[in-house]
Amino acid sequence: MIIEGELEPGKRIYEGPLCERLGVSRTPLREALRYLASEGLVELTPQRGASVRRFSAKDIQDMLVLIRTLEELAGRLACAEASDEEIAEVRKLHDDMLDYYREENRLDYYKTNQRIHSSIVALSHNESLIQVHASLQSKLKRVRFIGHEGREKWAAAVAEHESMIKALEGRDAPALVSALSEHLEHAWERVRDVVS
Amino acid sequence: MIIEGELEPGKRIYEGPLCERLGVSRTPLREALRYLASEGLVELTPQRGASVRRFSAKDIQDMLVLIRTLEELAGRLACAEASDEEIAEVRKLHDDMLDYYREENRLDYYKTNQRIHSSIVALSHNESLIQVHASLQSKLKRVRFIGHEGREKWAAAVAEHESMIKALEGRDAPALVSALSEHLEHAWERVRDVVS
DNA sequence: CAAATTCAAAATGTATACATTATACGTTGG
DNA sequence: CCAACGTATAATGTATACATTTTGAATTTG
Repeated sequence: MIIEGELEPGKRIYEGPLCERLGVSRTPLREALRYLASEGLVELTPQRGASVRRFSAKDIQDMLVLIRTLEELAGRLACAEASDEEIAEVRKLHDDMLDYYREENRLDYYKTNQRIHSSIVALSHNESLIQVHASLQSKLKRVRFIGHEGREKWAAAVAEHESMIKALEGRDAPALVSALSEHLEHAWERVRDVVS
Repeated sequence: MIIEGELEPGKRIYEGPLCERLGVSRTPLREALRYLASEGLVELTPQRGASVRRFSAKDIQDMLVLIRTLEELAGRLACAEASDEEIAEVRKLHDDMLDYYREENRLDYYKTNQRIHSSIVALSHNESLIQVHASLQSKLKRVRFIGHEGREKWAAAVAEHESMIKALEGRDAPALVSALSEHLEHAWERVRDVVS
């Protein structure tokens, strides 16, 4: 509900009404809110309960800087650690994504895009890295959900993905790192206008 | 209790006894367990409750690889973003740490050491980075708590810290990055024997 | 005697009830 | 008329009670 914008940033989350809507009691809802709080999606204030975390433009830029560094690390590790089968699976995701691109199916394109990034990180075989990346990506989902790009920027993003996959298949770590880095640099440019 | 080893890794955490020991009811305890689970200190299994997360040697190495990358990023950002006052405070912490080193006060040395690393990360002014780093460091606390180093390795660690501070004061990002990197490389060597 | 089964004790998952604290509105005094 | 106070309402924080599931051991059976 937070990611899809049903709960607005900054707004308070009243337990009573939400319980009624979800059909559960307050106990499991509160446990879930605690979880989301540690993930950074909601903010807890003592004696005041939960509210949807509001991200400033700087917050988002900081997250993108961090996720960029994380994916660079993941790229290096992936080139060293990943099996050929795993890389082939990423390639398959990439090909699926290309289909969605040609069909101009933005939603599935977007979802597959996310999965590709997650998959590359998974190839690092570094569990901590995978989890931290997933947590950050979930926070950014809400933003990227909004940030739709124009046709030419979209084409550029696809091209960047193409070089990422090529570099991965060739296990060319420096090339993969720079492709990922460039891609996430552009990601910031794409969302910058939306959030500021 | 987890960090200090009172609760052993792999062991199950029974809510009833722990409630009695802490003097709270199950509700707030369960909320706390959810929180710790998302931090990665506790593992939750459906219909089976919580158990202390067990870290393998690879888990720890992965965390150190990640924290190393995070601190490298933090170092670069710190050189660019930190104010002179902030840097002076880190220097002060460093001097305190040197005192503890000379007194061979390992506990305070260790605590100050952690604070220095956290402080350098804080100088990045990147809130996400700060949080992720803190979360990782709390997981590693338990390990480092055990990993006591010999006298010569200790001296080496202090020397590494000295170059870190010097590089930071000179805002020499490459030097700071390599100092941090080297320091955390050695950190792995120090704990490697303990965990395997 | 071993394996399966059943049943009781205890653990987790959920709901509800109670206590405490914040909030908002109406009242009163200056 | 405005400000400050007090009270009522409603929110969060905590404890307890209930339901379901797991677990372990004793018992039964092949």
